[in-house]
Amino acid sequence: MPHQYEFPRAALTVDAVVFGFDEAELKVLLIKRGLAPFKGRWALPGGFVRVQETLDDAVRRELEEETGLHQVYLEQLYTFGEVKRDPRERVVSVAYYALVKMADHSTRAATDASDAQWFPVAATPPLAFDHATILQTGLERLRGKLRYQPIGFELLPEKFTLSQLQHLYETVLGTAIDKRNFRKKVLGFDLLEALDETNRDGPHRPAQLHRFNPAKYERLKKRGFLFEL
Amino acid sequence: MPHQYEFPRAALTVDAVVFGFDEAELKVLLIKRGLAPFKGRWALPGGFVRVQETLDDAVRRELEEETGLHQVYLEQLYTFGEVKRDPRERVVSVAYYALVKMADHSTRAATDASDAQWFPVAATPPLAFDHATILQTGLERLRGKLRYQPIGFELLPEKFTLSQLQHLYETVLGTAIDKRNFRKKVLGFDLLEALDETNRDGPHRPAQLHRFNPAKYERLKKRGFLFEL
DNA sequence: CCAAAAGTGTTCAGGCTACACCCATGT
DNA sequence: ACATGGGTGTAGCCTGAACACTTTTGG
Repeated sequence: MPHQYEFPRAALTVDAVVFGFDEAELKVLLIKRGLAPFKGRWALPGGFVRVQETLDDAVRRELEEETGLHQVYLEQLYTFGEVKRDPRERVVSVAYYALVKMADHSTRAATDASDAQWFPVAATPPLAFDHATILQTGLERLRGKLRYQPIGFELLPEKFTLSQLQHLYETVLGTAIDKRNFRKKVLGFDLLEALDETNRDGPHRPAQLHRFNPAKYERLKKRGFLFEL
Repeated sequence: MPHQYEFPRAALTVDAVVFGFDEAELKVLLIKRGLAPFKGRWALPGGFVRVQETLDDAVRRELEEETGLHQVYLEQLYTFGEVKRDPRERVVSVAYYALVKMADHSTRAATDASDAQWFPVAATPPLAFDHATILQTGLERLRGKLRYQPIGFELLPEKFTLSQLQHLYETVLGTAIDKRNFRKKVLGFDLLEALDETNRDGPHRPAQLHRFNPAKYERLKKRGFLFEL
């Protein structure tokens, strides 16, 4: 039996800007829409919020359903409420952004010929609804946060080299960084554990692998420590 | 005639954390609820979003209706979507925070014996719903933003002294600041115009009045300038 | 042995911190 | 005259920026 309300209500959705990094470029995960409106267009993963689930639950469910991703870093981004953003009816969308370790997670996007696919952020196809705006907002937020919170690690494999980390920063922030200064500063935080492992991946000296220690960061944060790059 | 939907929908509200500063304390504007639930309790101003208005429009309308405030600095804060945050039914609330020049605006809270009233942020009464959480979130955001964006001026009168500005920073951030260093830095930004006026308000030397120049800030921001205190 | 990325210290300049006294006014 | 907040300069320290060569490996 249909539900009745005295006044018309906006519908509520969640959408996620899922970022990944593949050692060369920043990428975003998009879904090809199977239904109208914007049928056949690419869009951010997302969908309607059920009446008995929190917003966070809704994003996680949609991500799992549409992309196979789970246990990713998630943070609320902004809520988009323009009246005409959905041509059908009034739809308010709570946008999140997610950071994914592309190398570790084997997303559905990689495996089958599905309707989920990674695109370079710098070269996305036209997007449905106002998703280009949402993506842009997510990108700005990522750039802002990367500088003063240790979230870059969420885009790298569990074990990574300092060069990988530096390339990530250079790519996302769009600036060149001095190698020696970068290492000095990052290691100075004492948040990385140097492992007894190296990666051997080419005709050059192997690089020492490191791992981020989140527990240590939490402890330092409570003492008023500030991460900043 | 009532509206029908195939699935039950969450209701959508907006709430605003309205901050003011009265030269001594940081304050927040609260409304005494006239209706159940939480009848008689204090709550953040806010209300239901109409199906034909944007979220921003909804906050501004509610602020005007409930507190008489208009033309305040407004920014979206966070969207709260816990399932049980409203005991009646599922209600998702998009929270905003607002900064008000208490001295300039004569709010309804000041004038009549209304149900709107300013409280010190440090000593609020028990709040309805999850509004204590929202207030806390707003406070953290204000503290964060104050340091790297010139929004403190939104809490001061159009013309203010450097001491007023410093006291604002000290109060909100909860730290003592060296007078000479503060003035050097603030004036160094070249965003304040010294006026040919002083305020005379006690048995001591009158202070020079200043005015913030937003246009200048916009110009500098485009050139990659960073405000930071 | 050559190409390619990893790794490593020092110097300099500019910004931040700490700090103490005189000034203008009202009572 | 005194109490009260307004206003001002400098010196040491520390942090951030610039900068070049050696090391280790694969081919």
